[in-house]
Amino acid sequence: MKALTSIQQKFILHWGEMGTRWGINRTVAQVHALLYLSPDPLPADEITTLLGVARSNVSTSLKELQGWGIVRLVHVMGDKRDHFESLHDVWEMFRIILDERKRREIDPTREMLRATLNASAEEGLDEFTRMRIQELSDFMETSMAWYTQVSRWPQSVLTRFLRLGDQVLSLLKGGRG
Amino acid sequence: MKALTSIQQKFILHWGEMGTRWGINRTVAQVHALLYLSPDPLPADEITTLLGVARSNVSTSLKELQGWGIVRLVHVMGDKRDHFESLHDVWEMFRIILDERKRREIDPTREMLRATLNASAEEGLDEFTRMRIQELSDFMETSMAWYTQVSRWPQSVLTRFLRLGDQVLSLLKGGRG
DNA sequence: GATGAATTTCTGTTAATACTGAAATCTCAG
DNA sequence: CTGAGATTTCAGTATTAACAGAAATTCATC
Repeated sequence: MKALTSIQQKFILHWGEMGTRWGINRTVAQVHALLYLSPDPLPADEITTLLGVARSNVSTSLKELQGWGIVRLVHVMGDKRDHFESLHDVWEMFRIILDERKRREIDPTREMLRATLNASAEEGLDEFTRMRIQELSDFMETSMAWYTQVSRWPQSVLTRFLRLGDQVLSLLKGGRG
Repeated sequence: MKALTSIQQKFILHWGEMGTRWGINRTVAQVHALLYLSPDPLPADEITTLLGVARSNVSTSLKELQGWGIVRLVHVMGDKRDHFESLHDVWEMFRIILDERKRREIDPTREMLRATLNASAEEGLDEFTRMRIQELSDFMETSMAWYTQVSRWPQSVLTRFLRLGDQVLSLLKGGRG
């Protein structure tokens, strides 16, 4: 891959900025953006050059992205260096990201809420607080149960479903009588 | 409101931690958690005491939360100080948060992607990059169009819908013939 | 198993963000 | 108007997270 075009640079910078707003390291997001745009797997050195950050920083970011499961290590014929490529399927990519954030952040929160509600007897949990936590817990359980099911739908089904939007309501009414 | 129980403290700390992971200031999230748990509106001074942070920090956080639209200023009879209360309806609260994040972060990104695709003629946008950006753009347009519609549904409709989960698929098939 | 390239880990530095306390401003009763 | 309480702004400080460069390790080849 040769030097980045201004459009590619703009995209990568924006993506990095977006990352920081959602609690993702800027460089990690930039590396991901670069690999997403790259037609071929890139070696770490090239990422270093293209983004202008330290080699070690790239190494850490790649580890992080592999941990998320949206970047993987591949080998290229005649080159003994590790190369890296991003998923290119956007739907799959976001599904994985959502799954991971659910697993890392939301599930532990749900667990905490559940534990709190259970401990209500022993520890002093007043009625008002219990109510608030109960409602938060219900919200999370309901939405996550839904997400877990929907995230398993094949992409074609999902897109067709999303495109229905409001229409789904009337179809549901019709479908039931 | 008297001193926080250990359960309340735990919840507030967890919520603050959760905030940082999603790009929200820890104190802002803590103030929000505290007000969410509070049966009555609280004056800034009391928040300061309960959370053990600087008065000015609370002031800034309250401004931020009001900007998001999930906390509002109210007055209490016989007390000239400003008091603050959080929304207590969880569904409404998350709807507002999602709306805001969409408005602040996702919409500008969509705009950027659209602009890039339009500029493809003038600036040098190679076919591969165009494809990648097109797919990202499509993903965002589809999912945001869906969200915009669904977020307007009354809560009762939304919860009933979510609880269907997978069932919605068979109902849709049935409904159409 | 020695050699050199590639990669990762680690530590100190830098940059960004959050926070405090003081000062300034606002508000309103008297 | 005046003054006390309440609130916000702001400049400096502290904390945290990100990063670079050096050192250590791994890996493949001979």
